[in-house]
Amino acid sequence: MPELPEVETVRRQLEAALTEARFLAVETVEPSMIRDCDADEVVHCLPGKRVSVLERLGKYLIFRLDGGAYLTLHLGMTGQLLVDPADESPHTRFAFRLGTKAGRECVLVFRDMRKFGRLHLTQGGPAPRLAALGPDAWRGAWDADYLGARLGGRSAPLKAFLLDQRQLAGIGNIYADEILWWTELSPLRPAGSVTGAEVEVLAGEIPRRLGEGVKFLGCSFSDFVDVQGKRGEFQKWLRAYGKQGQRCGRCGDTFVRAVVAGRGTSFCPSCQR
DNA sequence: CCCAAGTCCTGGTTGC
DNA sequence: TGCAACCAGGACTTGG
Repeated sequence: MPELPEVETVRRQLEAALTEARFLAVETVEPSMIRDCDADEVVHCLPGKRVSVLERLGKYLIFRLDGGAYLTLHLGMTGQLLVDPADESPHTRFAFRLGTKAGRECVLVFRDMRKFGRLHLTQGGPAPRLAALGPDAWRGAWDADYLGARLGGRSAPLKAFLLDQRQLAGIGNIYADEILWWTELSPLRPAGSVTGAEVEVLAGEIPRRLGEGVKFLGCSFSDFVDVQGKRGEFQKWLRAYGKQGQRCGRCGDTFVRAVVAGRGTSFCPSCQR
């Protein structure tokens, strides 16, 4: 699942490959995955536009284009962005031909088995729904005071809070389980029950775990690959996600599985309180 | 048939 | 009572 570190890995690679590249042609579109405009606009408005900046907010990739246009992409659950893929795929949803700064042509392919991914083409700013997102969980301007204020008074489970993109943007199911293990907090704790000292720990561990994910080029637990089709390394460093039935690396007790916020959740019932 | 899961949407509940 | 905030759960999607 592409979460913040996976999207950042892709962003960095695309930034190197596509900054100042120009869209030449749209070769494939999947209309059902388009929002804020229709397929005709993507086909007709994108060619000729040059990529000026590649940004990221949470799990969203933002291509800032010439003339105030923005291309916003979300990889959903199984989305992949590949540059000049060697193989064919039945799950290619979008394909764009670009001319790079170096004068070469390349193809940017958006594959997505599940079609949970989204493409938005807008004018004057990125996709409107980004306005509802909280600050970037890794690099955003937020601190323990912000976190404590947002946690306060909530009865929903702490894990549901971490997954709520309106609070902090970028945490998904894998990193939520990892952050909770490292903080020794139970995913089931009511968000509002987290104490001041625990908020401080959480505020440190959130960017730390996401930063580890970025350092190891993302987590390829299942589908994630980078723009060259290579897997990340972070899955080797997982301590909690997917570990139900296995022993906790800290206390030796057995991880249990629960469903929290509709998501499979693995945690140590002894040391996560 | 169930499971995986990110986001949107809906409908019900809570609390001021 | 009214209203907004909050919260749970379903829909979407397709391959294992």
